[in-house]
Amino acid sequence: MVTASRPLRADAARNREKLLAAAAELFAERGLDVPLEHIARRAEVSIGTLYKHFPTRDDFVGAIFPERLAALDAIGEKALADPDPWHAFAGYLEDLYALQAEDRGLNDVLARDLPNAPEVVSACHRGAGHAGTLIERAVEAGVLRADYSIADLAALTRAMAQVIRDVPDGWRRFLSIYVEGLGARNS
Amino acid sequence: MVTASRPLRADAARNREKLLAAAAELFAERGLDVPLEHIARRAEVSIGTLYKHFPTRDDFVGAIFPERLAALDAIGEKALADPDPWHAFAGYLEDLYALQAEDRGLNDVLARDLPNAPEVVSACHRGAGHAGTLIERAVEAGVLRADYSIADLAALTRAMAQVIRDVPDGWRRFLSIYVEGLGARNS
DNA sequence: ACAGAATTCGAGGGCACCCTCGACTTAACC
DNA sequence: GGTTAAGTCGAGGGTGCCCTCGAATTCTGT
Repeated sequence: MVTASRPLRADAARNREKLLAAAAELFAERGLDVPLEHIARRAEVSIGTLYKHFPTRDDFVGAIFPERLAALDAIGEKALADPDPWHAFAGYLEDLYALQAEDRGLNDVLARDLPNAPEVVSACHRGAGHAGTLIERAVEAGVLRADYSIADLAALTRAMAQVIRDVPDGWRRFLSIYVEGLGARNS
Repeated sequence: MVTASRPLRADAARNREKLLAAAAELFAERGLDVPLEHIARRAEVSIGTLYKHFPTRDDFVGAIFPERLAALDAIGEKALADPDPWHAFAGYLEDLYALQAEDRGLNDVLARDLPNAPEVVSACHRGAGHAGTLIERAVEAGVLRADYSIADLAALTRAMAQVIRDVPDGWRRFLSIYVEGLGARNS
């Protein structure tokens, strides 16, 4: 049901783009909670116009993040292509959080009780699928603790979101401890 | 410089107590950000009265949390009394986060860039002192990874705060993974 | 009981954000 | 160029929270 209504008028299309660009910038810089008024201001467009194009914050989210979430698919597939189950899984974590650390908005999207934009929800499910497979593989290979589950990864993701917010450069360190554990190195 | 000014008038003292009780409840239930108006309402006192007694949110924090933070000292000392350096450290973590999980407000206090109440700050420093000693001991005994530092524990604490907020019952699981690492059990 | 000081009250001003709506402007098509 | 639907604008109303201040009340000591 893609209502392909009239094409947008030229000025309207232009404004739409300006809004999208402004929103993308501000989401990335400041997170998902930037006031819509700021977006309008940065786009040099009135608040009324903003609401005309994107009646809801989620409309912005739905318009902006699918593209970013493609990157998530990409790292999922990259990892699935890796024949070493442990390396695949560990690499996936690195890539995932690197992605999150780059974009405050994405960090919010992945941490939060999901935004309502359906495109985003399905992308997250796809991501969870990849991750689930990576976990299974690693468990079966006997290199990942047998009780590890996707729920653990969800918890980790939210925890990482917090770490990234607090200490944008400290997440690798935190992650490596999580992966290796606290015990003195015995390898 | 304890200005021991006039003792409070009877009704004033009563209101002060009601405010404190209300604030303690609401902080614990809803976290540090409850609207001050809610506190006033629950205390059955007007907003003006609230401001008379506690001009600042930090005045509440400073009045309420030192008591709770005593528990922090307690678990620190309990752990220091444990002769097994690993058991002491691991037990400290358990106790610490159990404490945090019980009280949303405390969770906020420990996670947040410190509230400004000086009493609270010093209690945190004391806590950090205990923790530092526990870490050193465990490292020297060769049971804790040699590069572990108080900064790592601070990061963990914020991460745990997030986990506790998201899944109040999931924190033990998350912590045990952090402690043991992801590798298949090889013990 | 009464004066006077201490305390209480809550309306109200400020701010930041949300969202709407009718008057105005402009692109698009003839 | 003129018509008109589409788009833009921004003042303004709503909400929730912060904080203040003068009038009204209530304790306390004599």
